[in-house]
Amino acid sequence: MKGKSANARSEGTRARILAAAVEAFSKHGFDGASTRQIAALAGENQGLITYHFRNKDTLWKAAVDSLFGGLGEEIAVRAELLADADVRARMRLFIYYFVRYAARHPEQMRFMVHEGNADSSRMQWLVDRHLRRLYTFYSALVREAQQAGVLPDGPIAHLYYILIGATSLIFTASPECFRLTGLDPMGEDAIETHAETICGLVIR
Amino acid sequence: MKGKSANARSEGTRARILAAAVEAFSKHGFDGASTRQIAALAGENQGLITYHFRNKDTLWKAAVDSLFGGLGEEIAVRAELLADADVRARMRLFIYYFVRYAARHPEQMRFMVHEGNADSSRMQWLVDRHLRRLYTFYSALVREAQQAGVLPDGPIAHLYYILIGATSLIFTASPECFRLTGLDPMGEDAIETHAETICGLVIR
DNA sequence: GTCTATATTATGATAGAC
DNA sequence: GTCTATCATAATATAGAC
Repeated sequence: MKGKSANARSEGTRARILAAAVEAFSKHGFDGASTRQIAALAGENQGLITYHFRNKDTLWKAAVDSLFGGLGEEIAVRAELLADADVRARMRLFIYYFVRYAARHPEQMRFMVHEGNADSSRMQWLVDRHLRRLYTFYSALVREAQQAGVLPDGPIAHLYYILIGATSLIFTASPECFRLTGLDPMGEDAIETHAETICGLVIR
Repeated sequence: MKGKSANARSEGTRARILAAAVEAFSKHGFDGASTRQIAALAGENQGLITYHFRNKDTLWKAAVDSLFGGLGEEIAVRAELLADADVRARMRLFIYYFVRYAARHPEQMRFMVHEGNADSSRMQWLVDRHLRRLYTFYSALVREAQQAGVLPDGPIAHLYYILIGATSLIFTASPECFRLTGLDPMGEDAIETHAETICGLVIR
């Protein structure tokens, strides 16, 4: 048994390391991020990473769990709440929700792009553990929306990547966006505008 | 003066190193890619990187030039050729062209995501040297299309990132796409389908 | 649980032979 | 132009004191 205060302190360091890992891995990818850098960012000792997460690979998986876990859960919750609404309203809210999530977690797409380019074990793990659930939920909703004439016909897989890409890139590359266009996409107004623009394009 | 055959051989090694650098930097980012790895991928000696490109930073810029340079040039050429066509046709062709380019050069978006997340000097260099020109051309076309009622109204900057994201992600994460959906987005049919799906969404 | 010290390997860059 | 050898530094991971 662990002592209560030691346990609390331990949870704190673990959480700080995890948050730093999400930031570092998303910015620099698995190879580019170093455990030293992560420890420094977390304000903790490097040795503690080994203690709490065993090695770099396990730390990466824990970081992905903390980032994508919330998305999967919240989507399940929202699906419950909205079960009664009509398809158009649900589709609209799904997009709005997804845009807001992408804005709050721009790291998400970075993980996909970092890992999605090679048939690596990390990519397969990410797909099987987190993306599959999202895609299944999304597919059912889109199919229903298409049958109701709310979304234009088109292959589901293509629409999925169109939607994720359209939703996320502006936030994932937000400093680039600001330098290129003068728009800061992280502002509240910009986030709403982005969601509204996408809805205007895809929902009939 | 350099000897003719030595020069030709030199150009060959330079080109092979450059191609390997594009692949490695896009896969692993600037930090994650190593010069040793790039040399091995090119089938050349590590020392030759220093000889031909001085250091890692210069090699990265040369890699970006070779990747984005073609896009800027070809867009300028196409703009000439299509000057007479009506807006709808030009917009349509622009999207088709962009989708095909993204499919052939999925590395492009990886560079944006790798570098676009921080206000780094590399990101600024990429924007000022390559992205600005593309954005200017795109802005003029979209504004014209909106005035003609071909594109729905909406803020240009948002539409830009929606379009780039929608266009590129499926190819940039193609192994992920295949594992998740069973669709190989790199096939000829899939590329055309992707372009057609996007046109169906944005063009009125 | 936390921290310091260190073994081992990999990195970017350079010097110099050919 | 090409290649080998090497320097200085930074990386992951481990061992062990506290």
